[in-house]
Amino acid sequence: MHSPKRMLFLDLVLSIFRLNGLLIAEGDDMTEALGLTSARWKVIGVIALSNSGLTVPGIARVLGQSRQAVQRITDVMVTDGLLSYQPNPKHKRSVLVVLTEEGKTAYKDLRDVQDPWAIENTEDIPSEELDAGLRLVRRLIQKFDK
Amino acid sequence: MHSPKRMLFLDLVLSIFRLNGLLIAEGDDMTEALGLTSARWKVIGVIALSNSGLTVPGIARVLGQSRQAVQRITDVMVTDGLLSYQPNPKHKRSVLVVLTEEGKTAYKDLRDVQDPWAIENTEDIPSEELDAGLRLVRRLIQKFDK
DNA sequence: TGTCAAATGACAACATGCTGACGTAGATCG
DNA sequence: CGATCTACGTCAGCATGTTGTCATTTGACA
Repeated sequence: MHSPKRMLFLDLVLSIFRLNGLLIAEGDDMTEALGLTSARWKVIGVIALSNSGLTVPGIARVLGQSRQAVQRITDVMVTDGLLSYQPNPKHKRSVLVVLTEEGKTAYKDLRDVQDPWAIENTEDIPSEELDAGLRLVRRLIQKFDK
Repeated sequence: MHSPKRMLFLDLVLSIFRLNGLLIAEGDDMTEALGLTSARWKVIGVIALSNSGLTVPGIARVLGQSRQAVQRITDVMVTDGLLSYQPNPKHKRSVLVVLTEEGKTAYKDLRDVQDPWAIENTEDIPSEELDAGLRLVRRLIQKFDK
């Protein structure tokens, strides 16, 4: 029997897949002119929100990704001059990832395109709905994030 | 200035990314014993819901993916015996993708694990919340799917 | 303090998505 | 009917994620 709730949930899951793909495409388009991609501004965003820098596995934990995936991105971004590795007083091998001046500029530019985008795409959606949606998503995240 | 709504929306976007990753991991774990992956049961599900078979670009349109990505998956699944290509009366080159007997069995097995999973993960969430969440996600999809 | 499990970096293999390019089949319209 | 535009299959290259393995460093605990 197809319980309505089951169908509802599977529908939601497939829609999340779909929205995820669209958001990545949006993010890539939006930041193309800045030389960023969605994978990169995720990393920049996480670092910018931390005060004293994060290690690569630390970024991975925040993003819920493997440390290897993050390592690859940060390596390229260091080569590109957006990030730099700094000695970590608390760990001999695991260095801290920090934004360079160029990286900070990129973060500022990112915000300059991201903010209007966010505002534009939510102007016809009440805050309460967004909030309820976020709460549901977080609830599901918690359920699956063991 | 960080408007609350803007922060809310960006938070929602990042949470969607996170949930997407977790759902793929869940889907892969759940169907591992069936020899499926999330990419494969997406395709199987779409074909199973169509009556007379779909073309590769048709599947891609339903899933919102590139036809090349779907083609690669279906090619492997034909090799594995889950799908087969059938002549398309309406098109000389673009064949129809249909489930083999093995593919139909896989779909049944898929449902057998997916249904309890869906029920288990929504038992403490009211249908109204799921429905509201789905409507929000769909609204965003429509916004970005030009 | 010595030992051992967990965390980390590094490298490799693989899955899944994208775009671009090319040639051909289909559909549309003068 | 013929020209042209679109859709499709195919191949290639690339980005981003995963897992697995191995050696080394950390850190915790007997």
